[in-house]
Amino acid sequence: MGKRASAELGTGRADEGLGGNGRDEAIYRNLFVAIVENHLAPGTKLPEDTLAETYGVSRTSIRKVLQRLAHERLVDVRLNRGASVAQPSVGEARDIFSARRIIECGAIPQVVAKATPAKLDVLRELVGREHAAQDRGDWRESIYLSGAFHVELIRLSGNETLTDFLTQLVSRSSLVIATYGSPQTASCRHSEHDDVIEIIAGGDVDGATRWMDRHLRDVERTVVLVEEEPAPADLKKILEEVAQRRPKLR
Amino acid sequence: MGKRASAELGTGRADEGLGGNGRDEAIYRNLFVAIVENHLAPGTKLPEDTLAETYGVSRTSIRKVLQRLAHERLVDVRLNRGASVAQPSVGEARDIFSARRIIECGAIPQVVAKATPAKLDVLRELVGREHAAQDRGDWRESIYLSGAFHVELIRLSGNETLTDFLTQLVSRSSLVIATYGSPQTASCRHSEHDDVIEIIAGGDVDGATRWMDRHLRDVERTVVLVEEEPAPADLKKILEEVAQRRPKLR
DNA sequence: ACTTCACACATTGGATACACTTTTATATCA
DNA sequence: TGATATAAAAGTGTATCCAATGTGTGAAGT
Repeated sequence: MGKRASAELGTGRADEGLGGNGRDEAIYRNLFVAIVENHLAPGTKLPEDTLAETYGVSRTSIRKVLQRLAHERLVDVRLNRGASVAQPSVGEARDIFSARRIIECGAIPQVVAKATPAKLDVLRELVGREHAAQDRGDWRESIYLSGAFHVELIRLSGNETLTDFLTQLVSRSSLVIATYGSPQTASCRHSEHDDVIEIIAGGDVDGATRWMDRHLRDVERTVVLVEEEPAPADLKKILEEVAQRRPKLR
Repeated sequence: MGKRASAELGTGRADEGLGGNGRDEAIYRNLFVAIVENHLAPGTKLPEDTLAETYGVSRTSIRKVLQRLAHERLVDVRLNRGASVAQPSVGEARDIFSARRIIECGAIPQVVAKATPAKLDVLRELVGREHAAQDRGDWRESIYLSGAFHVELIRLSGNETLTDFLTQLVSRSSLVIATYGSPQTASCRHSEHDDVIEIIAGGDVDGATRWMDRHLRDVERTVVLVEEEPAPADLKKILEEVAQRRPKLR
């Protein structure tokens, strides 16, 4: 496991101001990483008492953490049915990548304006760790660091609100990849991220924007979003139509 | 009070999938509107007991609602100190408007692509209600509807994720206006919103984008973001500096 | 043998109770 | 009078308890 001192996915401004003590935070973090790194597959049930005794706390604290994850759309919580790891629909997946293009491309001008050599070095170090993880075949760490790179890049814009949004989108992207993508093709191509750092260092706003747009479309292409959704809401209508066509079954 | 059947601020996709009972939802809604319409001033304490007996439920439910509002950054929750209506800092305010420009301008192409006469009529109806509220001097309703217009406009893009983000940004904008703006100048100029509908109806992507950018800068200009933050951390330093200049007061 | 109903089990939702922290009020002393 | 320490209060954090809901199994009836 690599160190994650400089850049932690999901440890943004979102922590402050919402009253979490250290223990809750640790539980949240643990679950967050487990979901984002795909140790817990989408759809996995998350029973409250199991988690409660796992972490040695009462269900009250667990419920708080689950609600937070639910609000970040990493888990689904249905009434009287408990929580499970979210399974983004195809439409949701498209929306997520579309939103990422808008936000990440839109923030590029400010990123370029505020980039300093020191900050770019932090990014380079992150890419270095990403490559190392990729070379050793640790695809979980690789995906995690790839996401962290995107978040840290936008963090350079200085806009914490936007960075929080992107953190959410990037985590959900991991779920999309886990649901619709093959693990191999999922992570960004080797040495992709290097390029954009130099483009930004050169102050080329348009170039960086174009790079980001193309890059995100490439990532989206690695997941298969062709199949249509089951559309559970239409189930009743469909069955009624079928009943119409075959009035008396027996 | 005007009807709000067609467009409700804060009633987006965010409700589904996070296990909200009807009663909780009503409480959330009530508090949400109270904050966004500025019936509760920024900084107002929100004690759990008070809210609990107000709505006739236990603190458990109240805490759930407060956590949700905290995650939407409409309330601040500090450890062992309870919740209070959020007071966006100047930096936060800038971030919010900057993020709005990126998201709302960035979504315009898809909005124009997906706009239909029927959907534009819904927007026109919303603007009509906004004007009515403005004419009768109901500035609370006016601000609310102005925000709803921006949200519904972006909803036309079909991107629910992005619409949820914008809903949050628009609600927080209301807090910014309540904190830093004068109520009169806060709402958009009369008949501003009419224009963009026609630009979109004409299919003019660039025009609509430019309109949105200018419009959001205008709105931002109606609030005063010049004063530096009180920075309570610097209080001690300030006092020490004063002490330096006037060593022995008595 | 298959369907249906009913009961038992498991799990979640909500309320109460208790422990701890922060804040305020009061009293004592300089 | 003013400041500080102590004690009471108000309020929050967590655990436990009970009720409500969903799920699964088994018995009874056709």
